[in-house]
Amino acid sequence: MIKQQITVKLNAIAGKYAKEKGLENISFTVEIPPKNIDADFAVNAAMIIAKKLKTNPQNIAKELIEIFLKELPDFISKAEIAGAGFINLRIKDEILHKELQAILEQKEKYGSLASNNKEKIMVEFVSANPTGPLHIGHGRGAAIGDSLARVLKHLGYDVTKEYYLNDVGNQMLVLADSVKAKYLQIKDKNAPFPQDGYKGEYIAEIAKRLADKNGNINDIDFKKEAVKDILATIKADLKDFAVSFDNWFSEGKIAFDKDADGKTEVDKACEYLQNKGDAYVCDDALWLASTKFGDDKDRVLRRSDGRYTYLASDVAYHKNKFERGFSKLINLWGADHHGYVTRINACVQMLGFQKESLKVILYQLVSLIRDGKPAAMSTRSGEFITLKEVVDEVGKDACRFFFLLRAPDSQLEFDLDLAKKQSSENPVFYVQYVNARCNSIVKESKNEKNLPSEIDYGLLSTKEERELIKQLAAFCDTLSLCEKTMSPHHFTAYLMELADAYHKFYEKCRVLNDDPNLTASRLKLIEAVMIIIKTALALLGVSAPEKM
RNA sequence: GUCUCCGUAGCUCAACUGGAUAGAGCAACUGCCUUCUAAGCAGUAGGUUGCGUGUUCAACUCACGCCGGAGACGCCA
Repeated sequence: MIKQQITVKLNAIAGKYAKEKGLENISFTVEIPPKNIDADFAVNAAMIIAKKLKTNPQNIAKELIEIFLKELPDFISKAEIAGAGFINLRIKDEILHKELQAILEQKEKYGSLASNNKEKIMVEFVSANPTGPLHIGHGRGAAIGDSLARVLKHLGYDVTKEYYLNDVGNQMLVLADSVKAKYLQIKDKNAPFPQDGYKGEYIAEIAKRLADKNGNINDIDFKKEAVKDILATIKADLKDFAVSFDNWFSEGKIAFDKDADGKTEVDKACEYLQNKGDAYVCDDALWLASTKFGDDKDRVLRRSDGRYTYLASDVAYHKNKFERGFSKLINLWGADHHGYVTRINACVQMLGFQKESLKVILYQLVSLIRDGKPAAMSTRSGEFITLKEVVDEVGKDACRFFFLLRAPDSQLEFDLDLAKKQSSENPVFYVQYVNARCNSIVKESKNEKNLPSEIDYGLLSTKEERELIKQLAAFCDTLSLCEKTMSPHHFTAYLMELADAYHKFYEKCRVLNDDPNLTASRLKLIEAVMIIIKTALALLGVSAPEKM
């Protein structure tokens, strides 16, 4: 929280200064200087003001430094000009120690903002068709969506995680036919199999389960049975990946369930758009006038034969989400859906909501490499690599960390051979090792006697200790960065930096030492490290083992 | 053809959304375990940030144009 605090303070002071010079409404940024520079924070105020006044930043900086030191004597211990006109600041140790105590008091709540809790946010992700097990690409969406939801929840928002179940439509019929064909093949090897049917191993397994029951084929609802089995598999795989959902929303609910007038939600959504003039009939089909909102052509909602398209369901589904009181919708889609973004944005605006209330996060697809060659990943071919397979092989923690190491819009090359042998060289262990080392010290400290109950935080003053505390406080900056960019991946980088600061501290500063006062205060620092490591790892869905 | 994303160290990726000498992990090399876990630390080496032009005090970041890679554009789901 330190950076936010100082940003506000410096902006107020420099803003007042700028106003006296006749400049209104300008804001300054506070940054963390490069590692080789001995300062805690840097402000660009002098450069901004000097530019507007067309004068030398050095003179402005000199004046600002004087004002900063005078106005914030409890905060700043040193301020100097550097580089092109940055003002580098060193903050007082007391500020760091206060922040450390805040972490120790607030524990895993550190960084939470109660002021956010009125806003209801929905994160919809995975939403894979129940036609087969989740593959590795779904895993990426699952990791990003789940962690983003955890981050937003930590920030205090009222977050709901939802899985949209496309259990309606042609692919469900294909699924049912595929299982039925396999079922028949059990008795007659030469029974025909649909050309575009699903060929995965799991289809045969479902068929076998049904055949084992020895029932009458006419009594079997193949679609229902297949979806039931596949869904159970999906849920189990997600559970093993530490992903859970608050709600599973069935497309059938909006496509089939009828109200008193015999209308489905899809019917009503389309009528609503048609009455508003945002949908029209042409060639017997119902079209969405999405060109009004930037789409390059209008899209079909209802085909000339009366069947709705996928888009119609989506309109109704998003309408339904808003009607449930969510003020912000976040959708995680694979990049192959990007053509859909414009039209769904158009829908949101036609439904009368702000464009900003829907945020579609596209994550680039995962390309699999095996034996140095690209591996196919088709649900149809049955040759795809499942999420389960990879999780079983490399472990949940490494797998999630790996997916969250990169920004969503960066393509991810997943080398199966590398991932499978990654075990000890994976960065996740570097981070988890911090917690293990801390635990070990805490355990050992139980033998220490004569530790004072009064803690003197002022004893934490070495370079390593300062860096470590600063890194702990940067937890808050990382949270807000994730919120601003709508991506949780910054936490992996944050954790690696924190681990780095910790391991350096560990080498230089012995916790259990001859001085009881110093030992006691360092134990407090360790306690704070464990709080932050555990909390940050939890945001990524990664565990923090006590022993390694 | 139109659109989206990507191009940064040998490999996989960061870079706090325009800031200072572009950083991590892995791989390579050199040191460090009689004291809290060596899954660690210290150090060496590795770069014209795909190419070019422009905007700016300042560009990996923004704009435009090329080159290369991935993907999307159906009355499919």
